[in-house]
Amino acid sequence: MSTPRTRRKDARPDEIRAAALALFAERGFAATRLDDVARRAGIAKGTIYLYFPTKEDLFRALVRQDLLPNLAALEQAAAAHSGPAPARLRDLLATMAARMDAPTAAIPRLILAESGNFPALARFYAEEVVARGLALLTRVIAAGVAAGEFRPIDPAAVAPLAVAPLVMALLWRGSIGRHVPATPGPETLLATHLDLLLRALAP
Amino acid sequence: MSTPRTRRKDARPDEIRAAALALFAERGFAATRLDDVARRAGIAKGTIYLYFPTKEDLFRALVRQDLLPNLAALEQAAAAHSGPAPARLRDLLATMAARMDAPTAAIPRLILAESGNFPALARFYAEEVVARGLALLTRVIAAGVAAGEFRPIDPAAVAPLAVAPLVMALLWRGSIGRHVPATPGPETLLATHLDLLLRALAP
Amino acid sequence: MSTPRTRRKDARPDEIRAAALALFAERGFAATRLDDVARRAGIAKGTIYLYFPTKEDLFRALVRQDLLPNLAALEQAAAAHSGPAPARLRDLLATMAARMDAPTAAIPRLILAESGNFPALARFYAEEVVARGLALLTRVIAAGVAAGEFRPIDPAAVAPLAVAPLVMALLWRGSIGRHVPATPGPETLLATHLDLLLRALAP
Amino acid sequence: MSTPRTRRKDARPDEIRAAALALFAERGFAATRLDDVARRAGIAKGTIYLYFPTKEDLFRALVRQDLLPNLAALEQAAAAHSGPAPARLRDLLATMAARMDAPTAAIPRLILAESGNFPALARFYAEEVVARGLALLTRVIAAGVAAGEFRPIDPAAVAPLAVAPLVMALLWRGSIGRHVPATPGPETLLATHLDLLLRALAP
DNA sequence: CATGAATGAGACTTCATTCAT
DNA sequence: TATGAATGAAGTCTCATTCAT
Repeated sequence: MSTPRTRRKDARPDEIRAAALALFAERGFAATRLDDVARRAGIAKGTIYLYFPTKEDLFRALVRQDLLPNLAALEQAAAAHSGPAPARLRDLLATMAARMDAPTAAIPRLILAESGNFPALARFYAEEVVARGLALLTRVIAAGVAAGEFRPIDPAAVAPLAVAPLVMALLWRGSIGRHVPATPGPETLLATHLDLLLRALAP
Repeated sequence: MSTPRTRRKDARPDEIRAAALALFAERGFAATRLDDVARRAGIAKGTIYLYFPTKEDLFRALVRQDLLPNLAALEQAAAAHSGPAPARLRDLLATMAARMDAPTAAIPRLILAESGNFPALARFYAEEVVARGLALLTRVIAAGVAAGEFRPIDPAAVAPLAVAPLVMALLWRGSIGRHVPATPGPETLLATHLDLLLRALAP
Repeated sequence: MSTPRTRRKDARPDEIRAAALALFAERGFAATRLDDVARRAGIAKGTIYLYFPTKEDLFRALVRQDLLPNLAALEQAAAAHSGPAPARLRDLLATMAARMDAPTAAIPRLILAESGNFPALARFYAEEVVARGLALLTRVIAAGVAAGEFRPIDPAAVAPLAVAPLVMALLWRGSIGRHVPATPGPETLLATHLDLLLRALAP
Repeated sequence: MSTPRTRRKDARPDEIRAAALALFAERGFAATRLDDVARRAGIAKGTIYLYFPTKEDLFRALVRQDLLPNLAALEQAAAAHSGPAPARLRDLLATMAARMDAPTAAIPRLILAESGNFPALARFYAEEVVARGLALLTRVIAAGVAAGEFRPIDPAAVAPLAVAPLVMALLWRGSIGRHVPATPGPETLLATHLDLLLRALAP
């Protein structure tokens, strides 16, 4: 009654996933009631079961469907870039940082929290998201090393260090950071990080 | 009737907290049943309630009592050190990394997961643990800057970057890392991190 | 799956209250399990919570909703009556006595028993039921005094004395009386009571 | 530790019964925890079990031991009296009314409340207390009838009517009356009651 | 005798899931 | 498809009762 009547049936699952994600992000998986998900999605509770057989399946669908597009976009952006490696690295991290307030930013934290109860999901995330993301970074760094723009160093060892501050900021903002006043903000963090990182990698 | 009634009266709360921490770490707060906590602690379910009025209180007690000693130890170790700043920084991070497998290492992840449901705990952690930890690092870096061992740079901006990889490794090992085979291990990570960081800070 | 899901949706709360009243009357509030209430109402335990947030709320709803209609009926009957005061008094008490076996007759006893735990309910009963009931009687007696049918006497002082035997019989029948064989029965009691009362009030 | 050290061991059960009675009177049987009884009696919880095998047994002991002395005293007082029947009746009811604030005054209400769960106690009370009390009154009234001081009437039918207002006041004071402001007080009630009753019985 | 820590059955309450409409 | 009333398994918490000291 509240949502527009021009609701395409196909949008239902998306709306449900979006509602679930918002609530999972706020309270966690277990503390979120399907009743609340339904209310937020503007539908009846039973309707959820027309699209997702189980609360756990809803969570799984959410992770699998809402996460990969993000990464794919990132990969395409990186592939399209053909400048010098330092600039590419800078752009890549900046793009990541820019996504920090998207709803999907809550997913990594949810996986951290629930990996004990969803091992398959943990593996999926490790292989399909983390590994691919690191590979992406690794390629850029390796290219820089090959081009002599970075000093000789193991690119695979550097990649996780390059994202670590972003990951930390991401997790913080969605959790503890919501309950403490200030917090510097990720731009400052990113600027300092790039300053240090590029200097550390300089030949 | 089968197990002895009185064992180590004073140790009870500690045993309960330890059992709860282990299970919370594995499954999360909500998915852990007090029945299981009791069984793991070798006591009856009702006994928990002699020491903790509520499951939530047990969680709170756990966080507050098991976390600060760690940090205090770190602070003392840092205070006792009086070498050159780079060495002190190296030691500090190494000490942190060495604690990564302690049971209490799961607490930060639990707080990330439950901060939405325990805002006071989130604030406590931010102020009593994170702020103090960052202050510790900031002091060491500032000392290095003052002594000309590090180039002029805002120490407070560098501190979070210095711990980020350790935090990330900590979270990873307790969650996703438990479900994927290899993962390099924190020694390599730390070595590369220190290599980069100290080079980035060199005058 | 065995019993029909939807029966008489609107009747549900009434059925639940009726079942609860019967069991509370038999065993008291605390000794009655919601499981039993559900079984007696022919529903599942959880269904109760669709209509009453708490066991205590069920009790409160029961008292408040099932008691006032009784009194209202009494007040209307009294208002409709326009004969001489002695006859009106006789009718009023007879009508009260006739309700002694209704399920709601257990409510006063429950309130006596639980007033310590439900002070608000005690006040509600005192003000909305007892005070109104006594006012009703007082009006009838006062009318008799004014008409010279009764001797001059404080009507408000007589009213409680006029109901006391009925109240006593009511409480007795629902409690101790269920466990001892004979007991005269309220008709005899009422007859003697009216004989004494009307003689005592005669001018 | 708080009670005087000159505590005779024999007083223990009495103290326990007194503590239990006070709490049962306030909250009812079920809502009273033995922990609280112990605390009020100034002893440890386990100690109760040295004297009473069960919470129910404590309740039973309480009723049986604390009630009969009251009645016995009443019977002796009545037997000692040898004046005219109206005066004896007046004294008898006045004596009853005077006991209305004794701790044991709560017992009848408890029996009303719990008779469903303690049928044997209900029978005990009916036979040993109510029946004897009514017999006492009946004898006095019968004597009055025989002496021509009262008009010819069935004494057994009058007896319950003679106590009803006292019983009602007793129950009220211990329950609802605790939660509403004024309430006239039993002296007025008794005065009016005796006025009516003696006039109704006059030859 | 007395204690009070410990027990564990049992009650209330929640909520994922089902199903008649 | 969609609904939402109904279900019942499962979890938290209470408290009468026990027993080693």
